[in-house]
Amino acid sequence: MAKTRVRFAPSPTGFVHIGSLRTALYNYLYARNQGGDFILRIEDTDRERFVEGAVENLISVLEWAGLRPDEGPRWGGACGPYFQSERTETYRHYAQELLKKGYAYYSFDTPADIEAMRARAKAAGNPYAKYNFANRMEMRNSLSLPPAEVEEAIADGTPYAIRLLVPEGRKFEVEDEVRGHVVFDSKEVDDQVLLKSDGYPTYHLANVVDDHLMEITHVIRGEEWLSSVPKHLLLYEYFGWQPPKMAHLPLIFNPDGSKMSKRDIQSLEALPPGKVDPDVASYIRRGYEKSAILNCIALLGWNPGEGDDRQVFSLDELVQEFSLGRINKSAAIFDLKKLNWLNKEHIMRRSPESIAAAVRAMPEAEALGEIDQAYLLGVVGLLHERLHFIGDFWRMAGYFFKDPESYEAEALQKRWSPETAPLLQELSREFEAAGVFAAAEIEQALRTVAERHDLKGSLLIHPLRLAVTGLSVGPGLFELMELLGRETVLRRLTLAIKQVPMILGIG
RNA sequence: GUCCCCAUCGUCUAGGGGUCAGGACUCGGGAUUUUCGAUCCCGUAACAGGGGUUCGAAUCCCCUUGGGGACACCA
Repeated sequence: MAKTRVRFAPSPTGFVHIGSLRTALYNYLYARNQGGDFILRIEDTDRERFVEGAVENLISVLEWAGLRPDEGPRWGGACGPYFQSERTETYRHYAQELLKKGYAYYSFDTPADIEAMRARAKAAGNPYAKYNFANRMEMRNSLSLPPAEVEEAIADGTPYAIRLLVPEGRKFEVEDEVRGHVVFDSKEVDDQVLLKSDGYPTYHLANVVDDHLMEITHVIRGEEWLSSVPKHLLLYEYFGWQPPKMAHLPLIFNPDGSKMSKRDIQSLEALPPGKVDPDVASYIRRGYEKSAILNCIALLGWNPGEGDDRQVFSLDELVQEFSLGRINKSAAIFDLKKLNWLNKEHIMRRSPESIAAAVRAMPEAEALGEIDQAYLLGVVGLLHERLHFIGDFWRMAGYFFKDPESYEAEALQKRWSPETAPLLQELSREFEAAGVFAAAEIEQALRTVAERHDLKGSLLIHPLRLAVTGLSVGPGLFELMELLGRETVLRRLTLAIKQVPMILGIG
């Protein structure tokens, strides 16, 4: 059996759409699962839509995601070039072959001619006229014109396109891997332009020719392509080629059911109601874990099946479990809440070392100078489970590296009374006297002082947290103090005992 | 308009003739805790509608409705 070969074939129109990333992911997963090849091919045959830097952007997103192609523009391969714009000779050759076999014909119609034809049809009550067997003999093409006139036009350099000759009364049947049996009637497909008058091929020709030449075995792409399957099937038939297997993926929509559009979004933080950002780069910038994004979109239209309730998957696990047969037919809505939850789950599964490394790479770390690795790992240990984004780390970790410069005003009002300072003073002496400055001993010291004054522990704990961290919330207080160390804690207590009453204007 | 695709909790989904229709996210409640978070319990919530087929339909068939896609010398 032939080696499985799949391709991701985007057109570089600027940004990478979430749906596009999922198509790439499914192709990648299938290739890896089957031990096959994953090919990247750039479909840049529309020079009017060329966007500067789009290819670079695309490749960088793929690399970021870890979906590394086996063949492609950056990676080379036996079937290159992988830019369709560099393969125009090939397409011309195959268009000629079709012409020779009588499966395609020259079309000299100008855009105005076609517009006029459609306008006539519209007036006659057909709003979406096709260029096909019903009217092709009324148009200007090599079927309707006398041979001499055709030759003359070509010799003159009259612009022409090459169109596919679609027969009347044919049925086209596909066995789609996700949709099952689908039938089309040839009266629904028009004499598609294969080669444009600028010499570039249309998607349909280039796609079929390349998929064949690149020995693609499975075409996995969005549902928007389902209705052009008959054209492709006809082309394979005309060329005498074996068509690949097809899998048309369900679409992904906004929460309000609309199409995901870049136009709706200004920033990820200010999403219009019911909308979601389609640009993968936005999520990367926001600091989402790549594994969480991949996990999230993988689940949009696929699941591991009965008896497997797992929601959290690494890329490797997805590769392990993936199959075309478990792809859903119905469109899915992108759910940011679930992405957020998955993001946290993926952070939880990261090792403290990898988080420490990520956190060291951030600019805030640089400002702190030398950071002791064991100490950093200690901080990560305390903060790990409360991180929603790795990027939140330094906002939460400040007091582990610097004495508080201020205290949360509201919490101070609530937790600090005139009796607090003397109590903390007493606590401070207790800490000084303690043998080991570890969580259990710290708590023991605190409970001792509380009992001595017949107070609830919380009456000491809250102001103590404020004094030591400046904040009202955070990890377990005793653990945090142990990590900070006795010296730092005593210093901060002294500082707070002096400053807080001044701030509050008491004592 | 024509053709094609789709239809289970708000969302992602399992289940494909006999299930109390299961899980996850969200939301609500509780437990725990020095706080936040995490965790653990508990709860709310669905087979779009109508016809068939069948002893029996969420499941198979048909229709309706709703949603989506395609109908370019764009991909």
